[in-house]
Amino acid sequence: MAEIREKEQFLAYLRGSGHRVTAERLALFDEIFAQHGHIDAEELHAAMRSQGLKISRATVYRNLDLLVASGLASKQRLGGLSDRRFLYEHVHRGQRHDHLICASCGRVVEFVSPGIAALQTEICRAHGFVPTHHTLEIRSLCNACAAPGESGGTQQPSAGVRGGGAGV
Amino acid sequence: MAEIREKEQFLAYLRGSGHRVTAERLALFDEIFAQHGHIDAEELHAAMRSQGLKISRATVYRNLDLLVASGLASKQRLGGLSDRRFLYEHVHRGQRHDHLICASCGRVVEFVSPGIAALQTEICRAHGFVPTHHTLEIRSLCNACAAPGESGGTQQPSAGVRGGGAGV
DNA sequence: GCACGTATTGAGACTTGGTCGCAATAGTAT
DNA sequence: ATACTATTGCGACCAAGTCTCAATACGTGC
Repeated sequence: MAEIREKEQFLAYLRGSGHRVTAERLALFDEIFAQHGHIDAEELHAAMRSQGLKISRATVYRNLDLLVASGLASKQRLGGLSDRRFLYEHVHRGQRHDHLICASCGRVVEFVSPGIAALQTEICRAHGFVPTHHTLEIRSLCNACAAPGESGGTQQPSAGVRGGGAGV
Repeated sequence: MAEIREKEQFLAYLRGSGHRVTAERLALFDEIFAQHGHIDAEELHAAMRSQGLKISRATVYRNLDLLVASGLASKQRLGGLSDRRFLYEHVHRGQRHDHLICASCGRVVEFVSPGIAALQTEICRAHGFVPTHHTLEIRSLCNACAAPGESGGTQQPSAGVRGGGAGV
């Protein structure tokens, strides 16, 4: 389990900010780190309950925000069709990536691009923004959805697809 | 009125796709082209009613989607605090820009960056996406919100701020 | 270890943003 | 002008997330 460091970071965050360490918070932490791709609050709640854990919907929502504030999770609406709900994702310290989202089927590919990162910084500076941790997302069409003849078009969003990250 | 061309384009789109040209559609077109920055459906509806126009909420929502489909408006959730609602913006053909959004106060700055545009295309190609009209947004912190001492922090989102677009 | 004060939880009501169903209305082709 | 059917308006509905408030449980001080 590589997330031991992260759990310590979470505990430190809680204590440092005067929050209590509750069973629910720890369970939520465990769950989000057990999950692979992006997951929404409702699914997270369902997953926890199906494991027999007793935790309420409201608590999941509340603590998810706390997890985000601690820097251990990210919260985003990923364009496409699936942007009704916020999606959460655990963050291994500093290891941030950006998202490429199919505007039609909602497929999400993660990528890291030093080139874009550098330009982001420049753009921020040029417009009076402070270059801190950005979030960048590109919405476009995946090949499947762009192909006209194909059964193409709107498919089921399949979150969590990882793109090897050809360092463009 | 520079949007005459656009209106023709809209009419052509409607006719070409078997849609009817209704008073409501034209009024909505006029309204969104009269507006400057980003505006949400609810505000648009209110603006129209306050001008004495009779149009229903549902019709605004329905036709806004049509306007987007015609390519004459864009629909996005702009990160920050204001991403509860979709924001719409009229598009002068091809003149697309990207957004820099303050994650704290929701301030939006528009920018155009050929460099980023080129990288977007590369990244799309590298990951099996078709480089069509992307949408790219960078969420960060504006100077005001990043300044610690200041009255800083969460301010009222002020949509529609235009950034001169230093071609980075 | 125990008691006490307060943050947190759970349950459900509520809010908000957006969609749907259906009868009435109004484009458009003939 | 007529008829055919898309569109409108209305209110009901739905989904995601937040709020309220009594009950619970952290964790500090003893």
